[in-house]
Amino acid sequence: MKLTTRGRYAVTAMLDLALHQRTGPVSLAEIADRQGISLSYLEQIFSRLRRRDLVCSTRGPGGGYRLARRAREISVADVIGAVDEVVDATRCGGMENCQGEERCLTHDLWQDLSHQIHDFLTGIDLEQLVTRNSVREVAARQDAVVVVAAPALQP
Amino acid sequence: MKLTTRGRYAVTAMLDLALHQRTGPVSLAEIADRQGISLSYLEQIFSRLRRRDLVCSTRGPGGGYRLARRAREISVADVIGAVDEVVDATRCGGMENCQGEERCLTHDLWQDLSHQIHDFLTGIDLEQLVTRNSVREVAARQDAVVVVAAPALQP
DNA sequence: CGAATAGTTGACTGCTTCACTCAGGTAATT
DNA sequence: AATTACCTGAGTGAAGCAGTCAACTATTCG
Repeated sequence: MKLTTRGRYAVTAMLDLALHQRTGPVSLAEIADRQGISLSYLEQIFSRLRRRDLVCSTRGPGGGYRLARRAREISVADVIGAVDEVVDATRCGGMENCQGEERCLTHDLWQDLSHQIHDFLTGIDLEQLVTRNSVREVAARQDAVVVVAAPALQP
Repeated sequence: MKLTTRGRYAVTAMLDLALHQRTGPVSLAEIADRQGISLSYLEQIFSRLRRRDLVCSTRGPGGGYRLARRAREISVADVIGAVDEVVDATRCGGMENCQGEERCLTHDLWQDLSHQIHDFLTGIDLEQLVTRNSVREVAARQDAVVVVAAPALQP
């Protein structure tokens, strides 16, 4: 089915970006901290997001990532598609060679399911997610933790 | 995401059963032949289908499997659930411990997706599949091959 | 300038799980 | 008794995921 931790991480990270980019570029280290994702793994993921022009980056101190388009114009399907290959439920990947050279008995069923999933994920963009209550709550909790942790750097 | 070849095979085999059980129990060897699935693998799959009371069996010569309920009363979700564990898109499997002990930022999104998929698969039963044109066509092709192959046994 | 920050890339690895096989059963029919 | 067919568990190769490591390059700031 191809919906992996990598895909979920990517969406989570993009959402974090959408939530925090107002104050300038967001570094991967911040995202890694807030979302509990390995920094190295995030780098790998953002490399793919960048290739698909979903994010753009600035290097050096104070640098980081930014969404390449408005949150409204990035769907969840875009993000997952960038890091996980196509979300597809058929075995043949849309080809019709599931049984020998022909379609298998259930080819159409899996194709319908694929469309169902794709439509659902295409219909949700980052902006919609940002305004969700469930997201706002979790985001507030995460930001609170950061505020508490920051002063600890200067004992 | 948990939608594997095993799940697809299971649905295909159950559909084959629904299509052919009118003339008595269907042996796994027949299904294996018609659908191009390994016999040993089918045995493993049907062991699970049996535990969930989706099929019943008769042993000995002329034996085989039969649907335990009417085709109308078996959904695709039932079949996949029997062999592939739950179809679930969240990482935590419905628990809310995706980030430490708390929900992660995108928990609700994956839960919604899970429901979407589950509803779709629950809404389709074997009877509906049997009457689909795309299924009838493939089934006709497969049965034709068997008819041609049979006389070859007596040269 | 040079030191620190932060992105960029590629190679590498442990581990899980899937897909499938094999061997050795038991039960029912002819 | 021989055959058919279900039944079960152990075992295995390959693939791919999740994540690490190391060695870059580019940019900013003091």
